[in-house]
This record gives sequence, C-alpha cells and structure tokens, in this order.
Amino acid sequence: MDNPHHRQLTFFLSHSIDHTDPPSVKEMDFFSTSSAPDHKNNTSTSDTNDDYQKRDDQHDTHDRHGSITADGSPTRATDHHVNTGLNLTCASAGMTKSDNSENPETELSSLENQLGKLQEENSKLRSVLDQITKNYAQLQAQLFNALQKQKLPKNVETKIVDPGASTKLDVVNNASVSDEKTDQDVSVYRSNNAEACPDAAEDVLDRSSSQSWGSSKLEEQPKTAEQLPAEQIPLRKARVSVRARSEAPMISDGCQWRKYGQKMAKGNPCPRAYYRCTMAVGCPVRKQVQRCADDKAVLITTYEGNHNHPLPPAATAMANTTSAAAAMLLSGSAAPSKEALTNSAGYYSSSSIPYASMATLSASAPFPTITLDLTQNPNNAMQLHRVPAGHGATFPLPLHAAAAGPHLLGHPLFFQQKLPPAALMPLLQRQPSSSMVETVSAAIASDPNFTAALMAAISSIIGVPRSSDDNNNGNGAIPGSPQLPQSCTTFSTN
DNA sequence: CGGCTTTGACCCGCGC
DNA sequence: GCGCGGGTCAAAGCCG
Repeated sequence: MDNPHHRQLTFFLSHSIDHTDPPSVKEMDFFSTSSAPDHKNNTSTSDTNDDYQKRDDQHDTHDRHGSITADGSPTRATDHHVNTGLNLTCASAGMTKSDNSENPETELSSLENQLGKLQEENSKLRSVLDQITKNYAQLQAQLFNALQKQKLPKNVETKIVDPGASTKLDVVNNASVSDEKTDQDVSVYRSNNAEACPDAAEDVLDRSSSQSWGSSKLEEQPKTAEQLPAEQIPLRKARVSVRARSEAPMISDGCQWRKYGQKMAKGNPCPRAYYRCTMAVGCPVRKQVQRCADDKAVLITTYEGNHNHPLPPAATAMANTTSAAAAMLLSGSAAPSKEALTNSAGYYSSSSIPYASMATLSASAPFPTITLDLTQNPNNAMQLHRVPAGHGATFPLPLHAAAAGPHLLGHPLFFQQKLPPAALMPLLQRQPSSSMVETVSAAIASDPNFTAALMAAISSIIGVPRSSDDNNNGNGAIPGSPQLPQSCTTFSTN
C-alpha cells in the first residue's frame, strides 16, 4: 500500500521540487501507520462547495507532492474524506503524547510554532503548485501545437490511431477466447469506431487531444462552421460513465449543467436525466444521470464530449479522470500487453492482484463506453461483475497487474457495462453526497499503474513517450509523474 | 426577467 | 415498413 506512494513521492522529489533538504521526517509521517490513524473513521459530512474546493486544492497538493504533512489547517486535514492512500493525518510530526503531558504553555507555543512552520511550508508548496500550473499551461499549449502539426496529414493521423485500435482488438480477441460473442463484439466495436464512422477514432483522438476537459481556450483553434459538426458528431461516440453511490440527485463535478430532457429508460424505473454543460456557450459536453436499476443508491453519470472552455479547479479532477479513462479506452493502450491479459484471465484468481481491472465490449453498446465503477469497496473489489450474456462479452483487461495495496488502487475500466473494481469507493460510501471528483482523482492519483497505462495510451496517440504535461487545471506537468489526474487531460473523454 | 426545470412531441437509428 | 427505444427539442411553467 505504501510502496506506490513512496514511489510517487520519490519520483516527484527527484523531478520537480527544489527540496534543498527533503523533509524526510514529514514524509515518514505521511506513511507512518503509527502517526496516521485510519482516516476511514473520519465521517465529516460537511460538504459545501467551499469545503470541497479546499479539499480539492489540498488534494491536488498531496497528489503532487506527497510530502505535505498538513496544510496548516488541521481541521481540513481531518475533513479530508478522500483516501489518497497517503494516510494523511492532521497529526504533526513530533507531536506525541509525551510532548503534551507537561508544560501546557510550552506545549502550546511549540504547537503554534509547528503550525506556523506547517503553514509556511504549505504556502511554499502552493507557490510551487502555482509554478507547476504555469508550466503546465505552457506545456499544454506546446503539446497542442505539436498535435496540431501531427494531425495535419490525415493519413499520418490514421497511422497513429489505427495501431492502437488494432492492438486493442487483438488483445480483446486473445483475452476472451472463451466467450463466443467476443468476435461479434469486437466487430461491432470496430465498426462503430472505424467502419461505420471511419474518422470516428481519429476524430475522437483529435478532440481528445485538442479539446480535452478543461483545455484552455488558448488551445481552442477557431473552428469553421463546417468543422464543428464534423468533429462533434464522432466525438460523441465515446463515453465515460462513472458509477458512484450518492444520495444526491446528481454528483457535483464542478461544472454547471442545464437539464434539457428526461426520459424513462427501458428496464429502469428511474428516469434518465439529460444535462448539457452551460459553462460556455456551445460547449458540446453532455451528461446523462440515472440511478442504477439494481441499486438505486448507485448513481450512474455518463459524460460525453469535451469541454471547449476552461474549467474551474473543482471540475478538473473529474474531467481529468474521465479524460484518462477515455484516453485509455480510445487509445487501445488500456491493456499493456497480452501477457498481462493472460495473467489476469482468471478473473482475479489470485489475491496478488487486489484490484485487477477488466473491460467489456458490448454488442449492444452504441458507442464505446468506459465505466469507472466507484461503487466497490476494497473488500468487494475482487468480485467480478460479469456482464449479462445478453449485454456482451466480458474480458479481463488489466490496466495493471501490479498488486496494489488495500487502498485506492486499481480502476476498473469497463467498456460498456460495468467493470467493477475499484477501490475508490469507500470514500463515497462514507460521504454519499460528496463530490466524486476528489474521490476519483485520489484513487487514480494513487495508482501509478494506471498512470503508467495512461502514459502508454498517450504515447500511442501522439507517438511520443511523453508523460504528463496536460492538465487542465494547471496541475503540474511533471514528466513521468504518477499523478494521473494531472497528466491525462489532453486525451479526454471522447 | 433571465435562467432553469418539466414534459410532451419529434427525430433518428435499429431490429424485426 | 413498422414499432421501439434513445436522444433532443422546445413550449410552458417555475423560481429567484
């Protein structure tokens, strides 16, 4: 459990921050079980936007630095619901019981002193974050320019896209030989993405790379009236669905939505609501919100399209998350290797793969859909959600075979229908009404394997072994950074 | 009054 | 061709 984060921490320190004197003690505290009580017990329900924003900011900071013991606000630390896997705690380094036992005044001043130091450190980290944000914006612009150049000749673009798609199909075929529907499903998938709409895949990727969630307006090239429809239509062929437990009628993802329709879906007593983004005129992003027929506590939110405007920080995490998922879906890099597939073909037969991911392709799926299932708690993550036979084939599609700790690792990615998994859910379960943004981002951020897979996806798309320079929320573009939410923005949901 | 929700109608794709 | 279901439109109403 700790290892992945330690790796993240180490990586970050070695690449981005000017730590003249690495605060090893503080880092130790982060992962120290003794000083980091299980924050699963934190059950704060205050979830105002303000709180959310704070946590979001804080979370970003943790994701990036992993070495923040506190941000100067112990209460915020305790309010932090997101299981980042860092065992974050408000306990300060060196604050032991023995220290508190005598000389209350001395102790108080000591605490204040420590608090001041923590606040100072926090401000430093924030300034670092600001710098990273700026760097990110620059890199994003550069990436966009590079992608634009790369896309110009269509055949070249196709060249980039097709290998990924074929790889994916091959992988699927090999991984699901036991399912007779596989070929059919694959064919459907292929037709949906290549034959029926030859430009769909590349368009999707185009959009993904140029119109990602939260992408800056600076990146938005003026589009002609003819270009827009051509881009948008294929774009909406791919979707990212997020399943989460929530009592709220709609998860708060930081965006502004306007409801434009509601329908009763067949087979589900709960109506499906249709929303479109209203944060910018003409934003093509839409989402569907519907409760799961089987479990009404589960809210299924399906995102479609890419924002054509900057997103507020609170919205970028979700955007990044869905972008990453979509990127993996579209790039065909979700499955790193056939070997990996083979190894996990037993559906989590080994407990050494706590949260293996899997994917399904459905013949009934009108478009490729990737589902982030956040409804599973770690204890259930091993359970396999088999897609009903009538819904298509299910193939294990491990995004990572590495064992993750019993926390937030593993992101079940389902291609249409559910792909169970993951370990993200305990958070939402504890705070059903809270935003998913932090949960999702925390989970993904905590999974270097997912990030690695994403990196592969990105590489397959742009043909450059680049890691993470795209982050709409201005998250630091730390090359090779395992913090997925900070790295996947460019290749977004469709 | 502007923005949002509601809701019935309409369009379109798909399967039979 | 027809029916069904998903998705969208747009008028009407509501609300701050």
